[in-house]
Amino acid sequence: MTADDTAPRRTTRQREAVREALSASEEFVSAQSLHQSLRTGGSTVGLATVYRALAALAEDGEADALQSGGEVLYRACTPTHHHHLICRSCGRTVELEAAAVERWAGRVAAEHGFVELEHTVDIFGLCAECAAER
Amino acid sequence: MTADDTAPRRTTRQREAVREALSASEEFVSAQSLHQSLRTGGSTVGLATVYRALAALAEDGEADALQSGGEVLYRACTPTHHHHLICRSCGRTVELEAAAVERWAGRVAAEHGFVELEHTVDIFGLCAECAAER
DNA sequence: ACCGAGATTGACAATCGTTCTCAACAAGCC
DNA sequence: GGCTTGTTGAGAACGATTGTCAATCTCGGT
Repeated sequence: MTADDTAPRRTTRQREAVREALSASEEFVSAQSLHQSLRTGGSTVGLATVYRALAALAEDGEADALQSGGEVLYRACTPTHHHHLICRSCGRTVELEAAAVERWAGRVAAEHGFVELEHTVDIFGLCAECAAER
Repeated sequence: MTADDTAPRRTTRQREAVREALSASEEFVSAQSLHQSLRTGGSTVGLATVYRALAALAEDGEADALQSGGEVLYRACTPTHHHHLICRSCGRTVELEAAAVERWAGRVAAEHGFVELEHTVDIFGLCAECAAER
């Protein structure tokens, strides 16, 4: 079963459009809002296509996905593994490199005999500016 | 408005039932399945009530909530702050104390001027047993 | 123990994000 | 150019969660 599930991924106008729209966004966006943007921008992509394209992008490591309040948010990302510091109010995002945390995760998991790890480490908060507005 | 939103939380038969059912479960469960269990167990609680009770429990820190595959899972937890190491296959859960990670999170967030932190640190993997079965 | 105010409940409708279906379409390969 | 087959788009379908609202139950006061 580990056979070649050769992903015959074709490059289409729609997929490129989604990729670009995602890169253009500085912060996490939902599939829905990305679809809106594309429509507003003149494209005619379907909602389902946006969902599929985003899922593919995330699978290929070209985008990060995180769940927040019932919906999945996507954001173009650097290919290296990293985590996020996100402002709850304005959405500003900071990518974090956390070798120390990676090591910690690997160590505690190993202590309990776990393998094939995968983890989510996201920090939410209020950025300086948004905090000042309170 | 930051006034005392005194939670006039009344203790009712249903809420207690949910609390018990949750404590009885060793692993993360969805509101839906918990509702099933309760019904099967003879209780007549409504689905909406289970949702409300779980939300209240999570808010009071008596339960941990985490999103997994489109749904929210709950689990009774120790009152101290902690994180989880979860087996993707059998659902086994290990509570982790991670002072080091807490400090790290606080530090990097502070470096970027973030306040009012809140974070999710969950590690998924395969426990020793499940891994052996491959 | 009895009352009354108001929080809580439960059945069902409504919502919302996401996935599925399927005929029409287009990328890549000969 | 033609063929094969992944891809698209519109709308239906779906599943989880939340809202609605009259009936019910808790709890503080008496």
